[in-house]
Amino acid sequence: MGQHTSHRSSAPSADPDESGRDTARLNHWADQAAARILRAYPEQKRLVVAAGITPSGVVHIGNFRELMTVDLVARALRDRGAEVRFIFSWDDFDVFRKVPADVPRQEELAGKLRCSIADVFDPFCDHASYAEHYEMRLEQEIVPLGIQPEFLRQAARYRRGDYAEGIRRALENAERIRAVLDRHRSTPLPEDWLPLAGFCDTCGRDALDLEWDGEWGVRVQCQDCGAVAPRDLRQGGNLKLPWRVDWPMRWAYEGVVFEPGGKDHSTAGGSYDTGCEIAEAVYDWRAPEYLAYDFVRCKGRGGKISSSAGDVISVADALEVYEPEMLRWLFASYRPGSEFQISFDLDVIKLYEDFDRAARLAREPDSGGRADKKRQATRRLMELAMVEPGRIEPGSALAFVPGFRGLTMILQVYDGDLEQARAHYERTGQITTDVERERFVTRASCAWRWIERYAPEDFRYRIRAEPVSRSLTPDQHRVLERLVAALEAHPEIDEDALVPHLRVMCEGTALTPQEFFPVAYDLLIDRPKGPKLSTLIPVMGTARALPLLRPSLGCA
RNA sequence: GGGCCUGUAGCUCAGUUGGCAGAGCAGUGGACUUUUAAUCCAUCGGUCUCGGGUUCGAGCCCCGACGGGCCCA
Repeated sequence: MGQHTSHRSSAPSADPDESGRDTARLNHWADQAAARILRAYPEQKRLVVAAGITPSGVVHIGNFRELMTVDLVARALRDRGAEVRFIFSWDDFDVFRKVPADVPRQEELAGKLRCSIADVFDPFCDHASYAEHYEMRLEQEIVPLGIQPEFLRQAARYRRGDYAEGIRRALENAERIRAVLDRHRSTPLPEDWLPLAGFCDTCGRDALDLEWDGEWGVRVQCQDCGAVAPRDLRQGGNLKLPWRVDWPMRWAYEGVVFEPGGKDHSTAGGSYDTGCEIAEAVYDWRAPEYLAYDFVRCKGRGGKISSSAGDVISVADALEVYEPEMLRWLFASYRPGSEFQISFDLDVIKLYEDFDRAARLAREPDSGGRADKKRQATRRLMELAMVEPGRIEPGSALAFVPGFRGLTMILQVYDGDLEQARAHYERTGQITTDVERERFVTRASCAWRWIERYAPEDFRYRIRAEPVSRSLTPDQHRVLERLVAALEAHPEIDEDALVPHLRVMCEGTALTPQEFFPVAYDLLIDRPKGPKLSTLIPVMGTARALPLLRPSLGCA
């Protein structure tokens, strides 16, 4: 359940969508996909939606779009009252084709090429296999995002014999499948082609000669090591279907009604296309509703220009800078079919500002005017962005969270100390509740990491370690003198008390405060601009500020 | 060679079944008179890539061209 008072259970309680009254607010692309699915399967009680990824390396933010797309559609289906099972397939019975550039033990790994990634050792030594390493990593990374699929490991399922029927059915229909595939190939498959693949029981590699006895038996001979083994499909083991047959077989096995796919699968004659035909011709199953999604690109992570493989952005990388809700919001904002960039540069600030504005807009009551459409769209988008499924009530209060830009300034005043920074906002009376305290920590962590790793140089500042002495104009000297005097008279001065001093300190001179501030910033932080002096000085303390301000008075 | 996606304000993008082209940022102007890189308000900005077609009516549908991204081969 949501912690925010404004969040409620997502069940559309009194008014299920048959009446059509409540569905008007379901205006997001995920809602449209959900409506399409419900139209296609009006009789189905429980809807199975599926995602799948091959863990052949770090699951990057582009792969993550698969997962996020299904999560959003699953939520949209539930919001229409559907019962949904969200399965996530780890396609870890795939071949280890390439050693990524950024993993240790390169040579040893190269020796395991052509084996199943479920059988390759974990070069990081903390999991049972290469595949599992990356699987566990992602499974943990998505916890903060509220994505909770049922994870299925395909290697284990094949080996257990779960798909024996499915494999046999494919073998019995080998001719038909070959015809489907050949229609989309330029070089036809050989006449004795079998829809069967696997790995050698002895050496683990995938180059096999296979003979099927027409029932459950398969004779396996390894082209590499020569090992020969008789197999019974019912007992599972190292046999599987090739991808283009595997996919539709599993649609039928699980009863999948929706699954998205990346561009590579979505092209005409691609695996979704042939999968549709095979599902119907062989497995008597209507192919699931589909949504193609485009790539996610990355912006603003320069400097780390290593080899292509070492430069991937993981979900965890994104979560270092983006709050979970913001990451959901980003992926929900863009239509799946369009490519977008995930940014780590100055765009981050703008995105946080956009997000905060959207959060406010979503809670505004409708006015009956033209802006309602925008408000309703924003409201629905923000609902889908929430980590806990919930509903946003117009007019409900929004928990305070500091703006990202200002926060980066405050955090630097406190050298990244979150506790002290939070105490600052508590003193000003902006943070009052536990929810706000929690939100603060989430955002402040992101802001501080952004400052440390990604912020451009002129965004950062540091309080001078050594004082400098500047020659000042007579007016500048007088103003500085007054400022120093005020600070000396009130060593424990706070923000509210300092403001009046700053306002009057220029009286009787030709300077305005705006003209004087650069002098103070120069002395304190070696920059022409900075966070409000009224904040900066009390926070750094007069004991630290005065030694930096005084020397310039001495040499006037 | 075949195919998929995409093209809307300077930038990032919305735009539901065809029905008066929209937001945010940036820009400009203003207010707050606490003050920077804080907050708020107003305003400017368009041949919807181009050419045809269907329609009372096209950003949206159809055909073609061009630009960009990608896949299969």
